[in-house]
Amino acid sequence: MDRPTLGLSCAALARSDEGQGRPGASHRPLPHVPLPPTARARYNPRTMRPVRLSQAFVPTLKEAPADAQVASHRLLVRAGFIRQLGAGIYDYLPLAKRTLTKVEAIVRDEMDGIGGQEFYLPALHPAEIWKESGRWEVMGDNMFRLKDRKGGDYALGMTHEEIFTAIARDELRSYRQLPQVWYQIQSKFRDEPRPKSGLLRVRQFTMKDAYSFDVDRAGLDRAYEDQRKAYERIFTRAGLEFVAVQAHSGAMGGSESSEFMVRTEAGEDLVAACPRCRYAANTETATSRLPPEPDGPGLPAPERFATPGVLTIEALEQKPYAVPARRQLKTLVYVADEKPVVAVVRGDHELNEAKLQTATGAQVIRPAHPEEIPPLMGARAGSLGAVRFGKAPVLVDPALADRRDMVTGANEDGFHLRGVDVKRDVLSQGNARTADLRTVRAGEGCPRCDGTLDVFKALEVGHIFKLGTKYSESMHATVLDADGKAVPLVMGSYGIGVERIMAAAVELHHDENGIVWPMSIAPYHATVLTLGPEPELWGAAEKIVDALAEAGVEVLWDDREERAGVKFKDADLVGIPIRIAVGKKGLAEGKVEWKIRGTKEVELVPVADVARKAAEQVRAATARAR
RNA sequence: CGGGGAGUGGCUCAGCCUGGUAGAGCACUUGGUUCGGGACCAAGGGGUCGCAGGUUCAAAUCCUGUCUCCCCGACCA
Repeated sequence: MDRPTLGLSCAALARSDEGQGRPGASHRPLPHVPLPPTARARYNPRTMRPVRLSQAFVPTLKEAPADAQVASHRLLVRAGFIRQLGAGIYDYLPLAKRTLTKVEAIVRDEMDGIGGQEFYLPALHPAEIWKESGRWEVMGDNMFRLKDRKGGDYALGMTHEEIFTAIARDELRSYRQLPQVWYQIQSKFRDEPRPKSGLLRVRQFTMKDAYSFDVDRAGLDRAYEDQRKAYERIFTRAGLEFVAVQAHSGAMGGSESSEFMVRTEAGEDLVAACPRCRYAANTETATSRLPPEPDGPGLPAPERFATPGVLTIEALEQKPYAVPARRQLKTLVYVADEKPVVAVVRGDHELNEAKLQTATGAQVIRPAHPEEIPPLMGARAGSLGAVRFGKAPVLVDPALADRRDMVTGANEDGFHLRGVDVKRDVLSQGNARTADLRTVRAGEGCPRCDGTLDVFKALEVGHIFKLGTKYSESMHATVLDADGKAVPLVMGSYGIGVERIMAAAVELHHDENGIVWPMSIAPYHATVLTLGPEPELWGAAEKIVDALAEAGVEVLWDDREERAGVKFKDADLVGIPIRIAVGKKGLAEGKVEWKIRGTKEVELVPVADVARKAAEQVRAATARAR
């Protein structure tokens, strides 16, 4: 942490902005004062120079761009942090770069803290390495692909399991070299089907991706736990409130994963969480406790009955039939890796495709096209059922396992079956089994305690995976264990979206006037506003700015020839935590106005105390959470 | 990919239906008056109307194609 940068930083400080002074501003080189150790340790010294807003590139906007929907997008554009280059492609302007650099610094500090070693790998990948793991096909259209001048296939990296695994395979030989924790902070490219919401879903972004290599599961468990704790510290230090939830592994594969979620309406995931216990899971994997459904004795065998024109659950609930949705079986046909599969859930339940994918073990699933259904089922959608059905695997949601006297399609247009006993008529078939398929809903029982689940929208800012040997096996990355036997490396992978942390912080911390940055990732710690044209104001402001910089406070001086209102509005918009207003009334008493963004209180502080007070606040707010 | 919407000075938009000289507010430049919550007055600069083709004496406006962006549904940090 303690880098020998003192000489450099003082040289930077001593460089004056001569010739740019306002009327009355007397400019001279700053005295050679050492920085306080905390400030020196935590930040890049070049950021210690005070910056003059009149010379800085901070293009704020009075009006929000028409296409910005979510708060973070609107405010980051308006406050001069970002501009859009294309769909899901953004320019990061100087303010954003400062914030992103701070986020990265926190991430680095915590990764290094658990023994991580930083790499920097290419974003341009030869196709061969992706073909080796099998993901050249799996990634499909989500991967940007290109050809070189010789016609060779390349891809822009979406993630780096393959590349890191290749290094491990080529260089790691013995269990004695393990564990290894490797990471990098680098651009990722994903051809998202639909980029949206500003920075929340983009096609190029910066990811901290880390990978652990161990000889055995126990080692992986330790590495995973280290990462989980590091992630909690990272998000806490970045000023985010978050929940760690059980998650779906998706194309990453592996046995277990946790997502780090920030609760916000701008998020696109749904999290089910129990307020009573610690249970929290993405609805892609969440389960719930349902009240038992009392069923009658039913019929000795399913009975066919005519239902002309009835094609939906709702229609069957109507008068002549009056079958409640919870007594119906909903039968859906999917195609999993090009093979048909039949999924059955309760009529009033919703199939979860992520769960279906997990249950089938398929790489890609999709609903069957309407024309694919009749040849397989013998009927069109609306009359489907899985009773005595032998042509494809049948997956039945456990909520149905003990049900009797149910109604389902007869696989004949215009007919349904009643008196269906799921165990007797569906699960008895060799091709049928139960699998968790349904999406949980708010208000259902917690699977771990007798609490009630809450379901809310959330934004994923990090995701950690226990990969196991998926990549090391496909890419033959082995080491010799203590018995001299070749064993595949046991891997984990751990990702954080850097820009998403910035955007999530804005979603969480803003008001009607603008952003309210957490001190730890604010582009500057303090901003000094000079209110009025009087030369004595400029002289005093400059002294304050210099004193702040010398105390290790990153300060942005609004020295523009603008009216007070403009400066206040911009200060609120940009959201720098400490606002120091230098006006002639206060100055007459030797005081300036001190205000913390996001609070109402305005305090008068003697000029002589400003730098010390600010430095203390910065230190307190950016202290490492241990 | 399916469905919906939008492309007009840097930004937010009007004009298009009913073809005929391209507009407003903000921003910018200069001068002046102001100066504690997005000032005022005056004078200016700035637009291939997304692109291509077509219809017409004449196209921002009508027609065809195309590109781009945004929003809603299937993916992910």
